Amino acid sequence: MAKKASAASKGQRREESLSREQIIQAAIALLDESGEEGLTFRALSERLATGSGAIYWHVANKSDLMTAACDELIGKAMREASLAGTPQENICLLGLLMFDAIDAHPWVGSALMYAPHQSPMLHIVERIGQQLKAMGVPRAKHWLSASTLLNYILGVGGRNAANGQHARAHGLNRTDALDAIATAWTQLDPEEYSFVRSLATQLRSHDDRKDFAAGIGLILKGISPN
Amino acid sequence: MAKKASAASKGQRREESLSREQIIQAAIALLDESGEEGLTFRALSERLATGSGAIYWHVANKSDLMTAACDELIGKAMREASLAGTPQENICLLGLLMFDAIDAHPWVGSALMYAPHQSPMLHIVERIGQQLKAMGVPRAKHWLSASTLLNYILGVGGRNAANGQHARAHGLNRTDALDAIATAWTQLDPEEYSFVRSLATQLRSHDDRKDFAAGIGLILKGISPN
DNA sequence: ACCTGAACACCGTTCAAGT
DNA sequence: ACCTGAACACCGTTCAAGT
Repeated sequence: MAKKASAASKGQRREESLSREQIIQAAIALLDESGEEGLTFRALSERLATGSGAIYWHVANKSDLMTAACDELIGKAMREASLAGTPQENICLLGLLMFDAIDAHPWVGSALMYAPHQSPMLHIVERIGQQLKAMGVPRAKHWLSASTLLNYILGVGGRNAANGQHARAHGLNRTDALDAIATAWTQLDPEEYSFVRSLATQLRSHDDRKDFAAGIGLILKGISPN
Repeated sequence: MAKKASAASKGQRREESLSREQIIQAAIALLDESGEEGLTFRALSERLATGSGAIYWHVANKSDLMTAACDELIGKAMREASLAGTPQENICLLGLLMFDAIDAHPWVGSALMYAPHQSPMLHIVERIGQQLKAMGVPRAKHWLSASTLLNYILGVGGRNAANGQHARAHGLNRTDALDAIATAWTQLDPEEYSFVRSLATQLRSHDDRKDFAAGIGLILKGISPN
């Protein structure tokens, strides 16, 4: 009682011991609130009311922590995916689950990028691979098909992460950010950049999520034997 | 003369003034030698025999410098590409030029990733776009086709960068690194990860460059109308 | 077993002061 | 106009010392 009161009066120290799970949840919250650069061991230890060194008892280092936070979201999404449609539809759905996770948590995009063979990525490969088998893709094309899809998803994710970070750093919303880029494109040399210039209007009006799904569709069409 | 002698005797100060170009070249050298984390303003200013603050007169900040270094290599490769084949072949060649640049300078992969709308990327989009037009891709599909290819290239590049960084950090060569991953895959739960496990042997023997080209081919096949 | 928190070895960036 | 280099406000990580 006396102990509790003194802890409460300080308002700082925790009662129960830390757990890896708590640390991961706090890291996710911090990343969501303030992006990749918001996750520091100092901010994290303050939020967890503990010393900065204590975190290292449960987590190897920052990259381990980022990967674990990423896997928490991706692994959950992949496990919970209900695959009721055709294999093609299912792959598209798995991709969109990834897209939505990255869209809601932009830092996931770069965490994925920098942990290309870790557990979050394995969850994705496995689920997609099962659907490729269901599609009847021959064994010899498993590797190519899976890695093409993966590389594409990784690319979109990384770009989303970069866009999110850029927008946050400059305090821009999506429309303003796109507007700035489109304007810059319009001012390019017409001789040298005619194609890029012609994309400016589509840049302003495009829908990232629809484009992502359409890109998956394009790749699936290329994978199919006909 | 007296000035020159004293500078030479110190062996440190430069004679002519710094230029942005010199800084970029030194940055590239540093990045090639010791990776992304090798590029610091302290190391750079030492190499250039100047003060760390001097660099900021020619370069806005670290990210500006990385983008400029990236553009130096990518822009050059894109400008010099001789496009003598069919549009499909040319797109594949452009992609391979990118792949080779990133393979020789892994940091380019992440520089590209974190500057998705900067000048290096514009060079690529423009060249690829011209070939898409030559393929007869209708205007309405320009955006989708270009961004799918770009996202794929970006994904491969980012993964290459991550692999390179991982290998350097752990002092592994390619074979050892792949071996470690393949072994880890083999030890996964057969129930939960049957597909990933089945890829382990292909992981050991695959050829990144060939796979990359094949992936481009897959996407091109999806883009073609037939 | 688990936690503390000062200390270490760094960063990128700024800026008064110099030439 | 261009450069200096100390100073600022941070990092991730370690580790002796505590409980």
